[in-house]
Amino acid sequence: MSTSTREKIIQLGDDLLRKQGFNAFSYADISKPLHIKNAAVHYHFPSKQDLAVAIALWHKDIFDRFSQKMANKEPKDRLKTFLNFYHSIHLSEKVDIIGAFATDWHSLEPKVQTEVQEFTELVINWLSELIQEGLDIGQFRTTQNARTTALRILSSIFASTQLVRITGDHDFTRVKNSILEELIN
Amino acid sequence: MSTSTREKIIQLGDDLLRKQGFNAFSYADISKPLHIKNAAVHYHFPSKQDLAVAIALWHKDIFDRFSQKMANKEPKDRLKTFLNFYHSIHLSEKVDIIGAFATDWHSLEPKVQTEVQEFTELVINWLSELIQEGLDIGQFRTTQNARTTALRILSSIFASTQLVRITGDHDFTRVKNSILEELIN
DNA sequence: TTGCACACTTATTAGTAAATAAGTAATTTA
DNA sequence: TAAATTACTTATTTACTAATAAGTGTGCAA
Repeated sequence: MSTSTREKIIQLGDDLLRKQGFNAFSYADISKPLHIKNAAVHYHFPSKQDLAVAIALWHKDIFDRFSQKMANKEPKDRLKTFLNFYHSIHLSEKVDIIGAFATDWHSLEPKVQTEVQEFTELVINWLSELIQEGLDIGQFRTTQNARTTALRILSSIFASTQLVRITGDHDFTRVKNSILEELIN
Repeated sequence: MSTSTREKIIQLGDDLLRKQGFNAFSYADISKPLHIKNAAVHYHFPSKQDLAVAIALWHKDIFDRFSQKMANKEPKDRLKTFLNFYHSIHLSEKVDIIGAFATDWHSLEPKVQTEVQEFTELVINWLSELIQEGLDIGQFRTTQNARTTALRILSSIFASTQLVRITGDHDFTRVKNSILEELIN
Protein backbone atom coordinates (compact mmCIF):
# COMPACT_ATOMS: atom_id res chain seq x y z
CA MET A 1 0.00 0.00 0.00
CA SER A 2 1.96 2.99 -1.26
CA THR A 3 1.11 6.49 -0.08
CA SER A 4 -0.33 8.81 -2.69
CA THR A 5 1.24 12.18 -3.42
CA ARG A 6 -1.83 13.83 -1.97
CA GLU A 7 -1.40 11.90 1.27
CA LYS A 8 2.32 12.71 1.38
CA ILE A 9 1.58 16.42 1.00
CA ILE A 10 -0.92 16.32 3.86
CA GLN A 11 1.47 14.47 6.14
CA LEU A 12 4.41 16.72 5.36
CA GLY A 13 2.19 19.80 5.65
CA ASP A 14 1.03 18.62 9.05
CA ASP A 15 4.61 18.03 10.10
CA LEU A 16 5.68 21.52 9.03
CA LEU A 17 2.60 23.14 10.53
CA ARG A 18 3.26 21.60 13.90
CA LYS A 19 7.03 22.03 13.87
CA GLN A 20 7.28 25.58 12.50
CA GLY A 21 3.80 27.11 12.41
CA PHE A 22 1.35 27.63 9.55
CA ASN A 23 2.89 30.85 8.27
CA ALA A 24 6.47 29.65 8.64
CA PHE A 25 6.43 27.08 5.83
CA SER A 26 5.86 27.47 2.11
CA TYR A 27 4.79 25.24 -0.76
CA ALA A 28 8.47 24.97 -1.66
CA ASP A 29 9.12 23.34 1.71
CA ILE A 30 6.63 20.66 0.67
CA SER A 31 7.48 20.23 -3.01
CA LYS A 32 11.27 19.98 -2.60
CA PRO A 33 11.44 16.99 -0.22
CA LEU A 34 8.79 15.18 -2.27
CA HIS A 35 10.72 15.89 -5.51
CA ILE A 36 7.72 17.45 -7.20
CA LYS A 37 7.07 20.97 -8.43
CA ASN A 38 5.34 23.68 -6.45
CA ALA A 39 2.50 23.61 -9.02
CA ALA A 40 1.87 19.94 -8.23
CA VAL A 41 1.07 20.92 -4.66
CA HIS A 42 -1.30 23.58 -5.99
CA TYR A 43 -2.89 20.91 -8.19
CA HIS A 44 -3.93 18.93 -5.12
CA PHE A 45 -4.56 21.95 -2.88
CA PRO A 46 -5.24 25.12 -4.89
CA SER A 47 -4.57 27.31 -1.89
CA LYS A 48 -2.65 26.91 1.35
CA GLN A 49 -5.93 27.28 3.21
CA ASP A 50 -7.27 24.27 1.28
CA LEU A 51 -4.28 22.31 2.54
CA ALA A 52 -5.05 23.46 6.08
CA VAL A 53 -8.61 22.17 5.69
CA ALA A 54 -7.29 18.81 4.48
CA ILE A 55 -4.91 18.59 7.44
CA ALA A 56 -7.77 19.26 9.87
CA LEU A 57 -9.94 16.62 8.16
CA TRP A 58 -7.05 14.17 8.30
CA HIS A 59 -6.83 14.66 12.06
CA LYS A 60 -10.56 14.12 12.42
CA ASP A 61 -10.21 10.89 10.51
CA ILE A 62 -7.30 9.66 12.62
CA PHE A 63 -9.12 10.57 15.81
CA ASP A 64 -12.28 8.76 14.68
CA ARG A 65 -10.34 5.57 14.10
CA PHE A 66 -8.51 6.03 17.40
CA SER A 67 -11.72 6.42 19.39
CA GLN A 68 -13.32 3.42 17.67
CA LYS A 69 -10.32 1.27 18.51
CA MET A 70 -10.49 2.43 22.12
CA ALA A 71 -14.25 2.07 22.52
CA ASN A 72 -14.22 -1.11 24.54
CA LYS A 73 -11.33 -0.14 26.82
CA GLU A 74 -11.97 1.10 30.33
CA PRO A 75 -11.79 4.88 31.00
CA LYS A 76 -8.44 4.77 32.78
CA ASP A 77 -6.75 2.96 29.92
CA ARG A 78 -8.34 5.22 27.31
CA LEU A 79 -6.98 8.25 29.13
CA LYS A 80 -3.54 6.71 29.50
CA THR A 81 -3.38 5.93 25.78
CA PHE A 82 -4.51 9.47 25.03
CA LEU A 83 -1.79 10.95 27.21
CA ASN A 84 0.84 8.63 25.73
CA PHE A 85 -0.19 9.81 22.30
CA TYR A 86 0.66 13.36 23.35
CA HIS A 87 3.94 12.08 24.70
CA SER A 88 4.82 10.86 21.21
CA ILE A 89 3.91 14.29 19.78
CA HIS A 90 6.30 15.89 22.21
CA LEU A 91 9.08 13.42 21.38
CA SER A 92 8.78 14.18 17.66
CA GLU A 93 9.36 17.88 18.36
CA LYS A 94 5.90 18.85 17.23
CA VAL A 95 3.15 20.63 19.09
CA ASP A 96 -0.46 19.60 19.24
CA ILE A 97 -2.53 20.48 16.17
CA ILE A 98 -5.08 22.45 18.20
CA GLY A 99 -2.47 24.81 19.60
CA ALA A 100 -0.71 25.10 16.26
CA PHE A 101 -3.92 26.29 14.63
CA ALA A 102 -4.97 28.42 17.60
CA THR A 103 -1.93 30.71 17.65
CA ASP A 104 -2.30 31.45 13.92
CA TRP A 105 -6.10 31.57 14.24
CA HIS A 106 -6.61 35.05 12.79
CA SER A 107 -4.71 34.19 9.63
CA LEU A 108 -7.00 31.24 8.90
CA GLU A 109 -10.04 31.40 6.63
CA PRO A 110 -13.49 30.51 8.02
CA LYS A 111 -13.54 27.14 6.24
CA VAL A 112 -10.36 26.16 8.09
CA GLN A 113 -11.63 27.51 11.40
CA THR A 114 -14.82 25.48 11.10
CA GLU A 115 -12.95 22.22 10.56
CA VAL A 116 -10.61 22.93 13.46
CA GLN A 117 -13.58 23.74 15.66
CA GLU A 118 -15.26 20.47 14.78
CA PHE A 119 -12.11 18.47 15.42
CA THR A 120 -11.62 20.16 18.79
CA GLU A 121 -15.21 19.49 19.86
CA LEU A 122 -14.70 15.87 18.83
CA VAL A 123 -11.77 15.57 21.20
CA ILE A 124 -13.42 17.46 24.07
CA ASN A 125 -16.60 15.39 23.81
CA TRP A 126 -14.62 12.16 23.70
CA LEU A 127 -12.68 13.22 26.78
CA SER A 128 -15.83 14.38 28.59
CA GLU A 129 -17.59 11.07 28.00
CA LEU A 130 -14.52 9.15 29.12
CA ILE A 131 -14.37 11.15 32.34
CA GLN A 132 -18.09 10.89 33.03
CA GLU A 133 -17.86 7.15 32.58
CA GLY A 134 -14.86 6.97 34.89
CA LEU A 135 -16.74 8.99 37.50
CA ASP A 136 -19.81 6.76 37.18
CA ILE A 137 -17.89 3.58 37.85
CA GLY A 138 -15.85 5.20 40.60
CA GLN A 139 -12.55 5.02 38.74
CA PHE A 140 -11.99 8.77 38.75
CA ARG A 141 -12.59 11.47 41.27
CA THR A 142 -12.99 15.18 40.62
CA THR A 143 -14.85 18.08 42.14
CA GLN A 144 -15.49 19.62 38.70
CA ASN A 145 -17.97 18.50 36.08
CA ALA A 146 -16.88 16.32 33.19
CA ARG A 147 -16.48 19.02 30.53
CA THR A 148 -14.48 21.30 32.80
CA THR A 149 -12.21 18.42 33.71
CA ALA A 150 -11.90 17.53 30.03
CA LEU A 151 -10.97 21.12 29.18
CA ARG A 152 -8.35 21.18 31.91
CA ILE A 153 -6.80 17.89 30.86
CA LEU A 154 -6.77 18.88 27.21
CA SER A 155 -5.32 22.31 27.87
CA SER A 156 -2.72 20.97 30.29
CA ILE A 157 -1.52 18.29 27.95
CA PHE A 158 -1.50 20.29 24.73
CA ALA A 159 0.09 23.28 26.39
CA SER A 160 2.78 20.96 27.68
CA THR A 161 3.84 20.07 24.15
CA GLN A 162 4.48 23.79 23.74
CA LEU A 163 5.88 24.57 27.16
CA VAL A 164 8.52 21.84 27.15
CA ARG A 165 10.00 23.27 23.98
CA ILE A 166 11.02 26.10 26.26
CA THR A 167 11.64 24.51 29.66
CA GLY A 168 12.97 21.14 28.56
CA ASP A 169 12.05 17.51 28.39
CA HIS A 170 11.51 16.31 31.95
CA ASP A 171 8.65 18.71 32.63
CA PHE A 172 6.43 16.87 30.16
CA THR A 173 6.45 13.61 32.10
CA ARG A 174 5.86 15.59 35.28
CA VAL A 175 2.64 17.12 33.94
CA LYS A 176 1.48 13.90 32.31
CA ASN A 177 1.81 11.93 35.54
CA SER A 178 0.17 14.64 37.61
CA ILE A 179 -2.94 14.53 35.40
CA LEU A 180 -3.33 10.83 36.08
CA GLU A 181 -2.51 11.03 39.78
CA GLU A 182 -4.98 13.82 40.33
CA LEU A 183 -7.80 11.92 38.73
CA ILE A 184 -7.20 8.37 39.87
CA ASN A 185 -7.75 7.24 43.42
CA MET B 1 5.47 61.00 29.40
CA SER B 2 5.10 60.31 25.69
CA THR B 3 5.88 56.89 24.32
CA SER B 4 8.97 56.67 22.13
CA THR B 5 8.79 55.22 18.62
CA ARG B 6 10.90 52.32 19.82
CA GLU B 7 8.40 51.58 22.56
CA LYS B 8 5.49 51.89 20.16
CA ILE B 9 7.10 49.38 17.79
CA ILE B 10 7.59 46.89 20.61
CA GLN B 11 4.02 47.23 21.81
CA LEU B 12 2.53 46.94 18.35
CA GLY B 13 4.87 44.06 17.53
CA ASP B 14 3.76 42.28 20.69
CA ASP B 15 0.15 42.87 19.78
CA LEU B 16 0.60 41.46 16.28
CA LEU B 17 2.70 38.55 17.54
CA ARG B 18 0.02 37.49 19.95
CA LYS B 19 -2.95 38.17 17.70
CA GLN B 20 -1.63 36.73 14.44
CA GLY B 21 1.59 34.83 15.12
CA PHE B 22 5.23 35.79 14.60
CA ASN B 23 5.38 34.80 10.94
CA ALA B 24 1.99 36.27 10.08
CA PHE B 25 2.92 39.93 10.43
CA SER B 26 5.44 42.07 8.57
CA TYR B 27 7.35 45.28 9.19
CA ALA B 28 4.76 47.00 7.00
CA ASP B 29 2.08 46.01 9.52
CA ILE B 30 4.07 47.94 12.10
CA SER B 31 5.24 50.94 10.08
CA LYS B 32 1.86 51.78 8.52
CA PRO B 33 -0.20 52.31 11.70
CA LEU B 34 2.68 54.27 13.26
CA HIS B 35 2.98 56.46 10.13
CA ILE B 36 6.67 55.75 9.73
CA LYS B 37 8.62 53.98 7.01
CA ASN B 38 9.56 50.32 7.05
CA ALA B 39 13.23 51.39 7.24
CA ALA B 40 12.53 53.24 10.49
CA VAL B 41 11.50 49.96 12.06
CA HIS B 42 14.74 48.43 10.79
CA TYR B 43 16.63 51.34 12.32
CA HIS B 44 15.42 50.38 15.80
CA PHE B 45 15.39 46.62 15.18
CA PRO B 46 17.72 45.63 12.33
CA SER B 47 16.07 42.23 12.01
CA LYS B 48 12.69 40.82 12.95
CA GLN B 49 14.47 38.48 15.35
CA ASP B 50 15.91 41.54 17.12
CA LEU B 51 12.37 42.79 17.57
CA ALA B 52 11.39 39.41 18.99
CA VAL B 53 14.22 39.69 21.52
CA ALA B 54 13.02 43.15 22.52
CA ILE B 55 9.47 41.90 22.96
CA ALA B 56 10.66 39.08 25.21
CA LEU B 57 12.75 41.52 27.28
CA TRP B 58 9.77 43.85 27.53
CA HIS B 59 7.70 41.03 28.99
CA LYS B 60 10.43 40.23 31.48
CA ASP B 61 10.43 43.84 32.55
CA ILE B 62 6.65 43.99 32.94
CA PHE B 63 6.64 40.75 34.89
CA ASP B 64 9.40 41.99 37.20
CA ARG B 65 7.40 45.07 38.07
CA PHE B 66 4.26 42.97 38.48
CA SER B 67 5.91 40.56 40.91
CA GLN B 68 7.44 43.41 42.91
CA LYS B 69 4.06 45.06 43.24
CA MET B 70 2.54 41.77 44.38
CA ALA B 71 5.32 40.83 46.80
CA ASN B 72 3.48 41.68 50.00
CA LYS B 73 0.14 40.17 48.99
CA GLU B 74 -0.91 36.76 50.24
CA PRO B 75 -0.54 33.74 47.91
CA LYS B 76 -4.24 33.40 47.13
CA ASP B 77 -4.54 37.01 46.02
CA ARG B 78 -1.34 36.83 44.00
CA LEU B 79 -2.71 33.81 42.14
CA LYS B 80 -6.07 35.47 41.58
CA THR B 81 -4.43 38.58 40.14
CA PHE B 82 -2.28 36.37 37.91
CA LEU B 83 -5.32 34.51 36.58
CA ASN B 84 -7.22 37.76 36.05
CA PHE B 85 -4.29 39.03 34.04
CA TYR B 86 -4.73 36.08 31.71
CA HIS B 87 -8.42 36.81 31.57
CA SER B 88 -7.59 40.24 30.17
CA ILE B 89 -5.30 38.65 27.59
CA HIS B 90 -8.15 36.49 26.47
CA LEU B 91 -10.56 39.42 26.31
CA SER B 92 -8.18 41.37 24.07
CA GLU B 93 -8.16 38.47 21.58
CA LYS B 94 -4.51 37.73 22.16
CA VAL B 95 -2.84 34.56 23.29
CA ASP B 96 -0.19 34.29 25.96
CA ILE B 97 3.32 35.28 24.86
CA ILE B 98 4.79 31.90 25.89
CA GLY B 99 2.45 29.96 23.63
CA ALA B 100 2.83 32.46 20.81
CA PHE B 101 6.59 31.96 20.81
CA ALA B 102 6.36 28.20 21.45
CA THR B 103 4.35 27.32 18.36
CA ASP B 104 6.78 29.19 16.09
CA TRP B 105 9.76 27.98 18.15
CA HIS B 106 11.74 26.44 15.29
CA SER B 107 11.63 29.63 13.29
CA LEU B 108 13.22 31.62 16.10
CA GLU B 109 16.94 32.29 16.40
CA PRO B 110 18.84 31.10 19.52
CA LYS B 111 19.07 34.64 20.91
CA VAL B 112 15.26 34.86 20.91
CA GLN B 113 14.86 31.37 22.35
CA THR B 114 17.18 32.20 25.23
CA GLU B 115 15.21 35.29 26.21
CA VAL B 116 11.91 33.42 26.01
CA GLN B 117 13.36 30.64 28.14
CA GLU B 118 14.48 33.10 30.79
CA PHE B 119 11.11 34.81 30.85
CA THR B 120 9.31 31.48 31.16
CA GLU B 121 11.52 30.34 34.04
CA LEU B 122 10.82 33.66 35.74
CA VAL B 123 7.09 32.98 35.61
CA ILE B 124 7.36 29.33 36.65
CA ASN B 125 9.62 30.17 39.59
CA TRP B 126 7.32 32.97 40.70
CA LEU B 127 4.34 30.61 40.54
CA SER B 128 6.23 27.81 42.32
CA GLU B 129 7.21 30.08 45.19
CA LEU B 130 3.68 31.39 45.47
CA ILE B 131 2.32 27.85 45.67
CA GLN B 132 4.92 26.66 48.14
CA GLU B 133 4.13 29.63 50.35
CA GLY B 134 0.42 28.88 50.08
CA LEU B 135 1.02 25.27 51.02
CA ASP B 136 3.18 26.28 53.98
CA ILE B 137 0.53 28.50 55.49
CA GLY B 138 -2.22 25.98 54.70
CA GLN B 139 -3.97 28.19 52.18
CA PHE B 140 -3.55 25.73 49.31
CA ARG B 141 -3.77 21.98 49.10
CA THR B 142 -2.23 19.75 46.43
CA THR B 143 -0.80 16.27 46.22
CA GLN B 144 1.86 17.39 43.74
CA ASN B 145 5.00 19.35 44.46
CA ALA B 146 5.11 23.09 43.90
CA ARG B 147 6.83 23.13 40.49
CA THR B 148 4.51 20.49 39.05
CA THR B 149 1.51 22.42 40.28
CA ALA B 150 2.99 25.61 38.85
CA LEU B 151 3.51 23.93 35.47
CA ARG B 152 -0.05 22.65 35.46
CA ILE B 153 -1.53 26.01 36.35
CA LEU B 154 0.59 27.82 33.80
CA SER B 155 -0.14 25.34 31.03
CA SER B 156 -3.85 25.26 31.82
CA ILE B 157 -4.23 28.99 31.82
CA PHE B 158 -2.08 29.82 28.80
CA ALA B 159 -3.56 26.98 26.78
CA SER B 160 -6.98 28.36 27.60
CA THR B 161 -6.19 31.63 25.85
CA GLN B 162 -5.62 29.50 22.77
CA LEU B 163 -8.38 26.94 23.23
CA VAL B 164 -11.18 29.46 23.71
CA ARG B 165 -10.39 30.98 20.32
CA ILE B 166 -11.74 27.69 19.04
CA THR B 167 -14.39 26.62 21.54
CA GLY B 168 -15.71 30.02 22.55
CA ASP B 169 -15.75 32.44 25.39
CA HIS B 170 -17.43 30.74 28.36
CA ASP B 171 -14.89 27.93 28.57
CA PHE B 172 -12.22 30.36 29.73
CA THR B 173 -14.01 31.29 32.93
CA ARG B 174 -14.73 27.61 33.49
CA VAL B 175 -11.04 26.70 33.47
CA LYS B 176 -9.98 29.76 35.44
CA ASN B 177 -12.43 29.00 38.25
CA SER B 178 -11.53 25.32 38.32
CA ILE B 179 -7.86 26.17 38.89
CA LEU B 180 -8.77 28.17 41.97
CA GLU B 181 -11.32 25.71 43.29
CA GLU B 182 -8.96 22.83 42.99
CA LEU B 183 -6.25 24.55 44.95
CA ILE B 184 -8.16 26.39 47.61
CA ASN B 185 -9.85 24.66 50.51
C1' DT C 1 -8.62 4.28 -31.73
C1' DT C 2 -10.18 8.01 -29.96
C1' DG C 3 -10.87 10.86 -26.43
C1' DC C 4 -10.73 12.20 -21.99
C1' DA C 5 -9.56 12.44 -17.12
C1' DC C 6 -5.66 12.34 -14.12
C1' DA C 7 -1.34 13.75 -12.25
C1' DC C 8 1.67 16.15 -13.05
C1' DT C 9 5.69 19.88 -15.36
C1' DT C 10 7.14 24.18 -17.47
C1' DA C 11 7.01 28.79 -17.25
C1' DT C 12 5.54 32.86 -15.52
C1' DT C 13 3.35 36.58 -12.74
C1' DA C 14 2.10 39.89 -9.35
C1' DG C 15 2.81 40.80 -4.89
C1' DT C 16 5.19 40.97 -0.61
C1' DA C 17 9.04 39.94 2.44
C1' DA C 18 13.14 41.42 5.06
C1' DA C 19 16.95 44.03 4.63
C1' DT C 20 20.28 47.82 3.34
C1' DA C 21 22.73 51.92 1.41
C1' DA C 22 22.69 56.63 1.20
C1' DG C 23 20.88 60.90 2.36
C1' DT C 24 18.76 64.56 5.66
C1' DA C 25 17.16 67.37 9.37
C1' DA C 26 17.30 68.19 14.15
C1' DT C 27 19.49 67.88 18.40
C1' DT C 28 23.47 67.19 21.45
C1' DT C 29 28.23 67.45 22.72
C1' DA C 30 33.06 69.09 22.64
C1' DT D 1 30.49 76.82 16.34
C1' DA D 2 32.03 72.64 14.43
C1' DA D 3 31.42 67.82 14.71
C1' DA D 4 29.09 64.03 15.80
C1' DT D 5 25.06 61.48 17.09
C1' DT D 6 20.09 60.43 16.74
C1' DA D 7 16.05 59.38 14.36
C1' DC D 8 14.47 59.05 10.78
C1' DT D 9 13.20 59.08 4.93
C1' DT D 10 14.04 57.87 0.13
C1' DA D 11 15.05 54.53 -2.82
C1' DT D 12 16.32 50.15 -4.03
C1' DT D 13 17.61 45.17 -3.91
C1' DT D 14 17.25 40.34 -3.48
C1' DA D 15 14.59 36.74 -2.44
C1' DC D 16 10.70 34.44 -1.84
C1' DT D 17 5.54 33.91 -1.76
C1' DA D 18 1.16 31.93 -3.30
C1' DA D 19 -1.02 31.33 -7.33
C1' DT D 20 -2.13 30.39 -12.32
C1' DA D 21 -2.11 29.36 -17.35
C1' DA D 22 -0.77 26.29 -20.59
C1' DG D 23 1.30 22.20 -21.94
C1' DT D 24 2.63 16.90 -21.50
C1' DG D 25 2.59 11.99 -20.96
C1' DT D 26 0.12 8.00 -19.19
C1' DG D 27 -3.61 4.99 -18.73
C1' DC D 28 -8.35 3.77 -18.81
C1' DA D 29 -13.11 3.62 -20.98
C1' DA D 30 -16.29 3.80 -24.70
